[in-house]
Amino acid sequence: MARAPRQADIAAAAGVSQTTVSLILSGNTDGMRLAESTRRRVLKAAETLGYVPDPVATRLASSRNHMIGVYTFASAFPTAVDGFYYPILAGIEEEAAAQGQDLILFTGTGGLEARSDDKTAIRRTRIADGCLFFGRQVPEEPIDWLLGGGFPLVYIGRRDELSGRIPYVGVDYVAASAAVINRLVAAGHQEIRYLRSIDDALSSTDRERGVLTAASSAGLPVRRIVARAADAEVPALVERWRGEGVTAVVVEETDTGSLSAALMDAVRGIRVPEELSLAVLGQPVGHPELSGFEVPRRELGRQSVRLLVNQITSSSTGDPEQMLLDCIPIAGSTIGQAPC
Amino acid sequence: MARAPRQADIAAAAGVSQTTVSLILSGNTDGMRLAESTRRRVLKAAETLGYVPDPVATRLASSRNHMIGVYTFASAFPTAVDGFYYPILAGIEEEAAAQGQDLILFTGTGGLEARSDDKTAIRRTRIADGCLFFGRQVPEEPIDWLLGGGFPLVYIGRRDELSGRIPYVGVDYVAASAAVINRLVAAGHQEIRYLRSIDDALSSTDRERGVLTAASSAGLPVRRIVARAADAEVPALVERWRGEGVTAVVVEETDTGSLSAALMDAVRGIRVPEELSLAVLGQPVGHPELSGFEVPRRELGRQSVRLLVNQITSSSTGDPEQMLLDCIPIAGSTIGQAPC
DNA sequence: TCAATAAGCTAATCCGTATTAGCTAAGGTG
DNA sequence: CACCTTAGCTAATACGGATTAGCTTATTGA
Repeated sequence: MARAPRQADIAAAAGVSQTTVSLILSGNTDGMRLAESTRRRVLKAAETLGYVPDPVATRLASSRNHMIGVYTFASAFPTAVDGFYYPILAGIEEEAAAQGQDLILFTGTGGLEARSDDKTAIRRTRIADGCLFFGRQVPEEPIDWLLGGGFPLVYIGRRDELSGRIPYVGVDYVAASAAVINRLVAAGHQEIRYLRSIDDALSSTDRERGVLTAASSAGLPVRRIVARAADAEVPALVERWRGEGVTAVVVEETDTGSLSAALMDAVRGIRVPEELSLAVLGQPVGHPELSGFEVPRRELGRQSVRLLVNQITSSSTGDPEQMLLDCIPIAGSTIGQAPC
Repeated sequence: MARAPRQADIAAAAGVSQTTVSLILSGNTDGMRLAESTRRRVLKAAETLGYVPDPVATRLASSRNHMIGVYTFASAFPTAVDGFYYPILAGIEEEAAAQGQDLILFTGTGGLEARSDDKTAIRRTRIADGCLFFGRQVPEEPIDWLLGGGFPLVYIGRRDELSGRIPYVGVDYVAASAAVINRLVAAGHQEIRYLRSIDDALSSTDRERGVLTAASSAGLPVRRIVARAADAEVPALVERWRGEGVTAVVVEETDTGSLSAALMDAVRGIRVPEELSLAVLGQPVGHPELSGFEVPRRELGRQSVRLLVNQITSSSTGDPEQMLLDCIPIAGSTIGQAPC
């Protein structure tokens, strides 16, 4: 047998028209009445021939193929930071499977033409019913183009571009970070420092905002709290802070985890939390003892799929759906009472 | 909301036919001569309108869409064994990107209808230009159906079903396992035991074959070498072996890693390698000290994509391509000279 | 008995691109 | 001048399924 059977083949076998086959197989008896005997005859013929609908044709004709795209701007499986992205992907897959959707990973143009040619590359996502986007930058022009065309999409991570019209599922870093500061304040800490990355991603500025808000409403001197530093500068910074009477250090956890690792190196000789309290805005892999919070990555993947499928099926052109997920506080054992 | 421009729109704008637009945009001047002025006019109109070819229609018309499927009989991102599959997926993605192919993860039917309905589910893979398969069992009927239809596919892992007609990229467990035994023999070990899983996957029997071949050609008593055991039976087994004067234990590494973990637990009180040498046919994550070999997982992913793309582009209906990859020996520090 | 209904089905068309077959007009040949 | 090229383009159709607008028959109502 050369070709896969089509509806036309079933029609011929059952002695009906292709239209009838389509109606019966898609279950679309919307106003149409078909004899039970015909239905059975067609279904049997379909079974015998081993018919499977061609998803491409289905999509072309009906603009639905139960596939959702995942567009990643870089690699979908980054080796260096796999611990970070893997749970998100796992969550996406889990929910997609639950919703009966296949996944298309758009990685194709990464090697041959530069992915920088986003304008064209991104448009390929239209083969799917909708698409998840994933990555730090937002190439506004093509995203705007997709949105304008009514194409369902959801960003993973909070996005403020395009005047807030981008649907997303993000993480409430502001609240989670504020909670960490509040905990330190409750433990009596007054001299707190926050160590953040040099990079200006939204997830970084959100954490900073949470830190500053909580600090100022606790009446702490906000001026000196925040420090930006590269990994190499961390030891000297800690040294200085010790001299200034700092009793607690909070560090941002980034996707590579290098900053928190550098801090943990720098405090090696110091007793934690007796001499110095430590907290991480995030959770370094393999360090459950660190106080901080857990980013709900798996949930992030799951919810983004839900939101997307919602968009696809509801087809209401209403307001963009955006949602923030709460982090889970991690008590840990590196926050203690402030000394003296 | 304006609809995405089609070739017909360009045709109207440039005052030519849709055929001409298609010819010019696809660069398919195969035997066709078109005036340079027309070409420029059409290209300009396409640019102005922001035309992007519809991949769905392209695929429907031409049976090529630069997408390769990945069909995993279970979850593509299994949580329990992520260390095992992740590198393979990463390799697949890497090579797919390099080859300009997008990836379709077929996970869709996992939740709603049981994936056990493989016959139908597998056929969905035909939306892609070809598909990678991934998993222990081979559902022969649908795979045969795909092969018969000339659909390009590659299995990850050695497959002997369907009289060897299944293209695959596998791992040469036989040679790698034999090498481990040879190393033990060279270190003077005579009383060796091989602990394997109860399961009868090809990767298990291959390892056993390598062990037995090497043992018999080294003149070892082959009869008592192999032991099948569940995790819970391992401690008792090790106890008995110690009484029998066994000097080296080799254990199979499976995807869950539970058997090797059980063995490592059971030998906790024994000095390794002074009293007992240990080797693993594979490499447990986080245990670089264990002697054994590394399964080239990333390479497995990469090569499978190459083989598949080869099949897709060559279109020669010749013999199925099958290949075995070599493992990388890991010296480790758990093999020592045989005592006494 | 004639028209009005309704049940059961089909012809035709669309989705957007690729491809084949062929048409037209200009130029060259005998 | 009839005939052939050939360059340059187009009409028609395929791809496989969804959908709209009917078209037959039998059945019912008046």
